[in-house]
Amino acid sequence: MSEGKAVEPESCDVRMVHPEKVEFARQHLLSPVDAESLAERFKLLSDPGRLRIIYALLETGELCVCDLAAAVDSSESATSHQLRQLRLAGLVKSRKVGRTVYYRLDDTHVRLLLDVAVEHYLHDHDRRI
Amino acid sequence: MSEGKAVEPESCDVRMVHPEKVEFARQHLLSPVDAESLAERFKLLSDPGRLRIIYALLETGELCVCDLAAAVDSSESATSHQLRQLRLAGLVKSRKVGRTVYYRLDDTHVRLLLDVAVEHYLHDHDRRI
DNA sequence: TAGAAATATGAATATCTGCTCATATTCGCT
DNA sequence: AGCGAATATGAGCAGATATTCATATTTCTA
Repeated sequence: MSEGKAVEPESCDVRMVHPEKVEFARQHLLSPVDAESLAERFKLLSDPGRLRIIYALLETGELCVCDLAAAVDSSESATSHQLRQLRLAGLVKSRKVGRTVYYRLDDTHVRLLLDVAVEHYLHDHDRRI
Repeated sequence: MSEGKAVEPESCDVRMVHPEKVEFARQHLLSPVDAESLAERFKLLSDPGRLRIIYALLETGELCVCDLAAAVDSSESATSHQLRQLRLAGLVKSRKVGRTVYYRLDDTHVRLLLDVAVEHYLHDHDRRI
C-alpha cells in the first residue's frame, strides 16, 4: 500500500534509506495533533507530586486541599496549583462545602492507565517498593 | 559545603481536617521513590516527538535514524537525541549495520500502555482530530 | 588512505514547569 | 460588620527540557 516515491519536497535534508518504510510509517503514525494531545495527557502524569495527589484521591475517594497537601507532604499552595492543572484537564472535580473544597477524581480511565503503568514499570522492571 | 536549612518543612503549616483520612492516604500512597520512578516513565511519553518515534517503531518494527527522522518529520540530530533518551531508559534497542543504526522497541509494555491511553484520551474524551 | 556518510554527542539557547511568596476571594463565626 | 480560615491565583524565580549548531566517531568507498 505504500506508494509515493515522490516525497514531500518541503524539507531540506530529508534523505532516507528505505523510502517505502518511511512512507508506511508516515501513514500509520500519530498525527501531530494527536501526538500533542496524547503527550499533554501523559505530561499530567509525569510529575511525582501530581501522581501522589492522584493516588491519594484514588485511595480515599475525596479529600480537601489541606488534607491532600498533608497527605502528599507538600505545601498547600503547591497542591492547589497542581489541582488547578488537574481540574483544567478534567482529571479531577471539586465540591465546595463551606470554605473547604473537596476534590475527587473525575476520570474513569486514570485508574486503569496507572494500574497498567505500575504493573509494568514498578513491578517488572525495577521493583523497589 | 553548605549546611542550609532543615530539610523537613513538614511542621510549618500542616493542618488537616480529617486526620484519619490523611493517615489512610499516606499509608496507601505511592512512596516518593515510586512516584518519582513512575513519573519518569510517563515523562518519556510526554513529548509529541518521542511519541511519534515510538509509534513509528511500533508500526514498522525497525527503522534507522535517518528514516525515523524523515518519518516523524524532525531533524536527524533532534531524533538522535530523543533516541538516546529512549535508549538510556531501555525503551528502545539499536542494531548497527555498517554505518547505519537501526532502532526498535525493546519494551513489551509500551504498546499496551499506549493502546489504553489512545483508546481513552483520543477516542472517548475530546477527540478533535 | 582520503574523504564522505550516518550517527552520536556537547554546548548554547530558548522555552517550559513547578515552586514559593504575596495577595485575592470566599466563607464562617462572633 | 469584621476578622480569621480555606483555597485560588499571579508574579517571579530556579531548574529542567528540547532544539539547533558544531564537532566527534565510526565505517564505507573511490
